[in-house]
Amino acid sequence: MSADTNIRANIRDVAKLAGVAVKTVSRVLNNHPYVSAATKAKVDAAMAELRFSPSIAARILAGTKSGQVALIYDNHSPYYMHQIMQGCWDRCHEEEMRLIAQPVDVADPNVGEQVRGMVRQTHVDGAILSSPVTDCAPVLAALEAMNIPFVRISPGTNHALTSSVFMDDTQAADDMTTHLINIGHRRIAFIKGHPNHMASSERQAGYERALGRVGISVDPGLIADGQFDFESGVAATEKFLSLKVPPTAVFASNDDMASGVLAVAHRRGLQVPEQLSVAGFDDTTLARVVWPPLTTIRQPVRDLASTAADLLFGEGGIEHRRLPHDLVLRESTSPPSQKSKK
Amino acid sequence: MSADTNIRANIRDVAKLAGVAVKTVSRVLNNHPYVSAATKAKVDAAMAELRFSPSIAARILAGTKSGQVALIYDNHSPYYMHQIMQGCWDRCHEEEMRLIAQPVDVADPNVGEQVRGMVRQTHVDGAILSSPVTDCAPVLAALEAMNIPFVRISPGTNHALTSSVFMDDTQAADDMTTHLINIGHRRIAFIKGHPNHMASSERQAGYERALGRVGISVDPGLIADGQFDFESGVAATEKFLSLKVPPTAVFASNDDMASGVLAVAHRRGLQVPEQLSVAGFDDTTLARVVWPPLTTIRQPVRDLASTAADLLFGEGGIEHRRLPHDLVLRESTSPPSQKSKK
DNA sequence: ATGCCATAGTCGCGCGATAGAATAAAAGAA
DNA sequence: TTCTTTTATTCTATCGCGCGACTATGGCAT
Repeated sequence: MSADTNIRANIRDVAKLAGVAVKTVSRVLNNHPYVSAATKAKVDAAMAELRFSPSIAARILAGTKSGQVALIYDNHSPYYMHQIMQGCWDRCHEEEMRLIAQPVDVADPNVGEQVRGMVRQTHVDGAILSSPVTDCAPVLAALEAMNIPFVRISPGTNHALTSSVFMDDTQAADDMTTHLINIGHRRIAFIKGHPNHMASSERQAGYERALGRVGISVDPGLIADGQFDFESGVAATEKFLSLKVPPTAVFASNDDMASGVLAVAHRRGLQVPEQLSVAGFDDTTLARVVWPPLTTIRQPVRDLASTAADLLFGEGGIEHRRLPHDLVLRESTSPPSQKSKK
Repeated sequence: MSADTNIRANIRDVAKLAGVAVKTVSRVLNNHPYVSAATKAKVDAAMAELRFSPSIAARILAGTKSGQVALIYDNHSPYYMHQIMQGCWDRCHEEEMRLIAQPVDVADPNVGEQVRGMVRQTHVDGAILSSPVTDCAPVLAALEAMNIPFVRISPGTNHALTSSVFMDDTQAADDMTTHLINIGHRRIAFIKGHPNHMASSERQAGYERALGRVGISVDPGLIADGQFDFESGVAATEKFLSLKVPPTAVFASNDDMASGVLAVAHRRGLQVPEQLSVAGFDDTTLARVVWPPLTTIRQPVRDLASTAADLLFGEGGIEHRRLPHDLVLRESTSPPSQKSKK
């Protein structure tokens, strides 16, 4: 790989062609006051003719901002991340900011240093953190030490001095569980999310709260660990269906795991939802492409992301914004059949 | 958003702390010869102590290369892109190159200018193009005009003066079709891919070639348009199943569309694979999470991507590397039932 | 002694922009 | 007319680093 240095117009070329001073071009570029419309038009025309794009590198070095923001994530659900990225892109594009997507490993003891290095190298002037990076202490410490503003998407904790965007995971899980109870289920199993994600425990809390409200005691045998992936959904379901009295409904903490539940049900010849109701969480594309389509919680992922970018760009101070969720009823849930009811 | 300029160590601080000349630190940073191990160790220690990371911006401006490469894509299959990105990241990380993911819209008449601007701004010294950007003339022209080396992943055409990585789509589709024929199918429907992707026509060619070899004439009624998404799979299947003599198997050009086929089959109460065999293409995660798991063509997506990065970094000249595919047999295909056979 | 060469230092330009200071002309307000 | 505001210019320093050119050691083989 060998990049050629070639004819690239710089700000001086633009100034010469437009017949103005370099400083004036700089003013146009940075929307400074005291530039007449006529002059701005001349400069814009010259920039267009020369196909000029200011070098980010030079701006960073000379100025104080880079026009770049980082999206730091460690999430292995492609559908989810796809929506997060799109939301961020949309807003960044509007603001003419460049988005640098930065995957990390929150379990790596060096995450902090890696993020620090990334920021030092790229000079990003802000960051958006997606769960579970939102609760990764080394990363938070690094960003704070460098005084980089950042916004967190679906953080688990609130104590940081930064803005955040989130939904009420506890309430959403409560809603779903309540729905299952309302249509007649009593033995409702729950598959936990990845322990790194704080949302996991909130969803579990919502599940337990809903059960408690109607006096159903929480049965530890109906709760299984999960990692937010298909395989853990499969494993949990195998466990549930081997019980002497299996559940009539399984509520998985995300759609990927719910798909795993469906797979096991199909393999065992269980009719969904007649013999087993299945509920997911997130409403990613996946929820609509599996069979039957999943009853799930619609999480406004893309909005969460674009709102996060919004808060980052906004001048406002610290803000914590909650976005609404929806209970989406599809075909994977129904009242339990009489036979399986007690 | 207001980024603080704060105490960031620069190369001079490192030099002072290590007790060497700035030039020496620069030599260490750039792996220049004539630096003794002892000196390098001192410098490394100083860099670690100051948590120094060289500013990419300054390097770009001063030097001739940026250490950044762009991944330009316009693909709406999250699973596919997820793998592409991972493959690119892996290799870039090894080479200590920064990857800039750049989504574009190949249908936008301004793509060329957008890509040009991106390159001008970021000074990337190479690019990786993912289909269908690989065959987007304005983008290719822009990169060539700027003399930016690039590698194409799964391009449809060969005439460029650049390296590429791909698999034999025609042969793979032929393999799948032949498999379906071998297990007894005669009426095999085909769902085309997105017209922007050149692979779409190759897969169709493979399908037709396999049919032709055994003397089955191509029935236009058994071929439907598709866009590589779930919905177009649904639409195509509705059409096929409304025929007087419906097909016994449907071969979709990718897994997303195959999932759409499954959904329609389930809704109509058709047993898969007993009453309808379904085949996909790509072997994304999706193929394993739907029910029944899809028989599909395993495309080494991640390898394609990392190989592309390899070729970009490599000194070698133009190279066209073909990676092998596999026919993956799962549970969505079987011989046609006697009833539905002629 | 002589020369070679690996190692390290000194000096200074330049990459492409930002930004402050000083200046000044034109337009509008008092 | 005079004063102020708007608009634009020239000049220069600066950001962090790479790199070419040159010099200066000191160890080792000849």
